[in-house]
Amino acid sequence: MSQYEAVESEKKWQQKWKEWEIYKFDPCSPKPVFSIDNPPRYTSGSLHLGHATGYSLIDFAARYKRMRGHNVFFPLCFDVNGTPTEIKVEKKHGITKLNTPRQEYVRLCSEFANSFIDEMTKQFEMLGESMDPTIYYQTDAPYYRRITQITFLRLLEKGIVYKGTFPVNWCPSCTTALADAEVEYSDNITKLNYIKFKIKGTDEDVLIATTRPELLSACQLVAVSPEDESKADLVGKELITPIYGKAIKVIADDKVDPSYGTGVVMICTIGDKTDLEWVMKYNLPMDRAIDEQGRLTSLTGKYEGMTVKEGKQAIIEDLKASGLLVRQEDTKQNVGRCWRCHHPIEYLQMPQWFLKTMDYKDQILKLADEVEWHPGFMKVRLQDWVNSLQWDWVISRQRYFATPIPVWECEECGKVVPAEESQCYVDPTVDRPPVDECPDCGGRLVGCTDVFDTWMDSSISALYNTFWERDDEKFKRLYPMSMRPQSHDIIRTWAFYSLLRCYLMTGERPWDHIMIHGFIMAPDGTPMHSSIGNVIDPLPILEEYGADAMRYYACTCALGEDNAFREKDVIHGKRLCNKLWNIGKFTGMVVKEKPEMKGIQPMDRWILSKFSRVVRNATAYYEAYQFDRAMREIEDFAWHEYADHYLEMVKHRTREGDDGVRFTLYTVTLGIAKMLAPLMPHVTEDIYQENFLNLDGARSIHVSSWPEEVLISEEDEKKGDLIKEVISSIRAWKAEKGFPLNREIELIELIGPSAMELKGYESDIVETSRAKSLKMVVEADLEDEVVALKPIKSAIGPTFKQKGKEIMDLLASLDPAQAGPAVEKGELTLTLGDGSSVTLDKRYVEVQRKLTLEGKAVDTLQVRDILIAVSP
RNA sequence: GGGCUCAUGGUCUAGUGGUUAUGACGUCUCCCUCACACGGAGGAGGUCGCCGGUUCGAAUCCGGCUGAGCCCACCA
Repeated sequence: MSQYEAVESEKKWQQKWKEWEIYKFDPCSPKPVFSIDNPPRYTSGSLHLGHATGYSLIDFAARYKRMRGHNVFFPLCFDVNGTPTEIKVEKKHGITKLNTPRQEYVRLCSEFANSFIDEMTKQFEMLGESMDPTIYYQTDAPYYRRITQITFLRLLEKGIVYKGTFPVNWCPSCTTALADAEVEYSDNITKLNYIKFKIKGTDEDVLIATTRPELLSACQLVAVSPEDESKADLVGKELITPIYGKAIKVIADDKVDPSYGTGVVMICTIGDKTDLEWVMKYNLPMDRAIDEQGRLTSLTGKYEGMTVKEGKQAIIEDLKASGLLVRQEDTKQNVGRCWRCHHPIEYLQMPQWFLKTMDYKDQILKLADEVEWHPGFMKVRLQDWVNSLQWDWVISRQRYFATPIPVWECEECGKVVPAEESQCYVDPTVDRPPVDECPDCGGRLVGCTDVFDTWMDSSISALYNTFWERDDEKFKRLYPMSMRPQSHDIIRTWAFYSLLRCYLMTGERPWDHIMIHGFIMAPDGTPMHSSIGNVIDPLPILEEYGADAMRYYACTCALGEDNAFREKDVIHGKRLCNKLWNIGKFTGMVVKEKPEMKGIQPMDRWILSKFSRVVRNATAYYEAYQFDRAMREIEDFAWHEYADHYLEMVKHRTREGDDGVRFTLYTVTLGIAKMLAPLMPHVTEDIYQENFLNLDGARSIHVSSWPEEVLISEEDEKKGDLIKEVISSIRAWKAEKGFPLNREIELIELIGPSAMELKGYESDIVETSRAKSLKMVVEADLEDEVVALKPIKSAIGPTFKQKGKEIMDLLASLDPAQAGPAVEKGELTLTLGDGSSVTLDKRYVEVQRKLTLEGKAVDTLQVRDILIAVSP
């Protein structure tokens, strides 16, 4: 068998890992803890490629830290609350929250969401994710919701959460309040309607442009710009609204753009965010033209009961018929929409629960500075969001499938009676209040029917993970967590709310590091959306190429950047697996017992030094969460230095009892496998188990020790590189001549002073290039000629600065045959335009030679300053 | 409108001041050499988006422009 069978092997090791429980977090271990505030995966069905990539990136960090001797906390977890599930369940069963009893509705949602958990867990396993099921949690479980409720009760006691009646974002389709973070915007073309308003007490008209004529009945005020002289006489007058005949005052306000529409704005309760500002500023009455379900109210008269869309159409028809609609034109509009159902949002004033955010902006920014961001530029996103906040966070939702708000309210006086902490988890729509009646007025207590925004749950994952309120000792040891991984789209939600909530409960940051990964795009670079139908399912990829190949793709994605899916990289990953596996096999054939470091030869020192450098660099990349760089560093070395050159050069040594080559093969192959183990856990485990198990001693490569530097020697690397280049040039020469690479050649002669430095490497050159004999000489018996002088810019520039260009121009004009020997003796003196002179030697100029001789059939090759004569 | 990221051979990509710009895929030639043909050796293929500036020297630093993606704001 000469092929690595990925799919088969992966299944085998996944099964073993499960048996061995190698991912288990040990709360009693003295080892340092590395804890990951893993994103609880939303139970919306199977994973798509973006999730697979994201979780792989997290797993890289987890596995790396485990091998560095950390006690890794990496929980398997799921997020089960919320609207997305509700929407899917409503579609599936054809229900709404209005026509289904609450408990039944919740049961259906819970059943639906939980039905995915087993399958999703299996998918994580197939990807090789090293999440620990012994510290499992899901956000809808009583043990988790209990913590959410307790944090709320504490904040309520401190006055940080409060109930208030303010206009909020409202989704008429989901019939619930939404936080600003849950509103997304999309471009839209709509009609701008020019409508005649009568000026009260005259026959004159004023034209007002509006996109929302259906709100005419809730028109409270008309505004013009104070800059606009042509409208100045209107200020202070009253206008009469069409259809409703209501008298409306005209005022001047800075916010009005005199050039848009007619420069006259009608302010309604409430059309958009600017209306909202005006409502606050002028303290306008909160007449409602639209109800919770997005239908027009009785305020609109005969339009009552119509949807916003129908009402708009009807009122436009009526205005047209009575000649009040002068004209319509298209206008671009950015409509706020519900993040999940995409229905346009309205602003409605409703009693809601709020959590104070405006008071804590500075603290959040300070906390954000304490956390180390990977990559650093992502911190700006959070800062921008915090600075742009204008309202407190609406935390109540008029939905069912989420954590209930643990309060009861008095029917008579409205007094709020919170649950006792000991009662939590509690559902006030089912459970009894802590007291039988209102302590103030004796009225009946009614359970709160609102639930929390689901970010109330997920924003305390760091508290839940660290046993906050469950085990003080563990909490002290585990908080703050080491790292929060997440994608950039939820910086303004998950990252922000987590910082806020954890700060409010502990006064400290929730984590030391935050790692932000980008999005995976479709192959053409457009975002994946189920509505476009370009979502990529990772399962067929896993089945065809294996998880390690898929993970190889994942680690070519630099942190924080969006990446189009490149199947080619997956295929390449599969090839790399095969290459590594064969390197392992080759090593296993040679190395049968654990070798000691002895009998090391020059080329061994060369590769060991390069290897040690790779250990150093790759480790630094891992520490900085730069997995793409770590992979490149290790792969380049493993494939194109170690396999292509070192292994080829030492094959002739493996037959004899050569200690040096055994030690080197053992050290480097094992080291490569270990360094790649976090990224490609299956194939590296296979290599380990097959070739190193009894030699290295750990049960699994994933709990083995990280490789160490053996030696670093610039001298050995330089010489080895030179040998490599000599051998390569001979190979290239064979290829050019059309010879097979294993063809024997008569003679290789290395000519030049530098050639003498290669003493000790003769056998490597001879064996690898199949030469019958090899000579090294300082001066050739043959005639040679200098053919070119090459300025070494990196030496000339820093030394001669602005004279550099002139020197290089002069060099180019010289006759190489004459100037070459002068350079070699260090006697080439040039006179510059300003009368000064400079002397150049080999540090500044490379002398290129060519053999010219008659008679003998010899080809010449040049490697740096060594001339190679080859006799076929 | 603001912010962030990006622009490099046909495609994807590395590269934050210094010899001839990296690698992969594809393509062409050669080689089944006893770890690997999912391999190896070699070749062809690039005005490093455009315009200025700084510098002895710019793919790299600065400014402007063009285009793409993401985030945010937003006009009734």
